[in-house]
Amino acid sequence: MTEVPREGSVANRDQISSSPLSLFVLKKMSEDRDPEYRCFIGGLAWATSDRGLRDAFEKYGHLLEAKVVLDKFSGRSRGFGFITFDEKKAMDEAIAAMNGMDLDGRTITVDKAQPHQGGAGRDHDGDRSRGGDRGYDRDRSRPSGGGRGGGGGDCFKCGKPGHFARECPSESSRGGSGGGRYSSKDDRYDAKDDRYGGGKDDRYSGKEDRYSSRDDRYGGKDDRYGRDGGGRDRYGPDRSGERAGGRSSRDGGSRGGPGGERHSRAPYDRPRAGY
DNA sequence: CCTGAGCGA
Repeated sequence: MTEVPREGSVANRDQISSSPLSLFVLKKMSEDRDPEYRCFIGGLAWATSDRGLRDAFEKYGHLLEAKVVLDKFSGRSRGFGFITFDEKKAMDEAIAAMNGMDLDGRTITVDKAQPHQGGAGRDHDGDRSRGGDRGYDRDRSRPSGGGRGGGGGDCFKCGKPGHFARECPSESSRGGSGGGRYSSKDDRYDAKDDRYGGGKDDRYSGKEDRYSSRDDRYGGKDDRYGRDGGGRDRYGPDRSGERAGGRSSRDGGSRGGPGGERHSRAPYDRPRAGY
C-alpha cells in the first residue's frame, strides 16, 4: 500500500545522475542584474583619463571601476566615462559633490548611469526610455557651469540663454538682421559644402599636406584652445569622419598609398609633457 | 571667456 518500491528509487536516482542538464546552472557574468552604483560622468575634458576619474572620485568611496569611454574610431576620449561605487552613499556623495565641479579644467556632469541590459552586444537604439527609467531625464537642465563659474554659461553679455555672447541680439547691431544666427543659412556651411560638392578634385591632392600635421593639432598645451592653430575648420571633435566620407566617395574605397590610415597614431597629448 | 551635451567591451 504505502510501501515505496525501492526499485523506483534506484531508477529515479539513476535518472537524476544521468541528467546532464540538471547539473548546469545558468550563471551570468560577474555583473548580476542587481544594480551597481554606477555614475555617468559627462563633460570630461578631452585629456581626462580613467586614472583621472578614479583619482577624483575615489575620495568619496571605494571605486569598483573607473573608466573613461574612448572612441574606437579616433582613439580619443569621448568626453564621458563611468565610475562604479560599491556603496550607495558613496555614489550619492560623489554625485552631489562632483556634479558641476571642475575636473581637469572642465566642468563635469555627474549622474547615475544608464543600465545596459545587453552587455557588449548593443544595437543602435534611438529610444533610451527602454520602458523603465532610472532617474534619467533627457530634457535635463544643462549644468552650464552650474552657476558656479566653472566655465560654461550662457551669454556673457546679457546672460540670456539661447544664444552666445558673440551673437547677443541685445547688443548686436540689428542692421538688416533681427535674428542673428537664425537668419538665413550660415555661409560657413556653404563653404564646406562647396569643397565637398563643388566638383574640385584637387581639394585633397594639394591640400593633404595640411592634414599631415593633424597629430600636432592636439599637441597644444590645452585641450580647448589649441584647436584654432592649424584647423580652418572650427569646433570639430573629430572631423576624420567627414574627411573619410568625402574621400571615400571619390576614391571609391581604393587607396593610392600606404599612408591611407584614418589616423597616424594615438593623438595622446600630455598637458604636462614639460614642453 | 562659449556651439562637447554625451551612457561603455
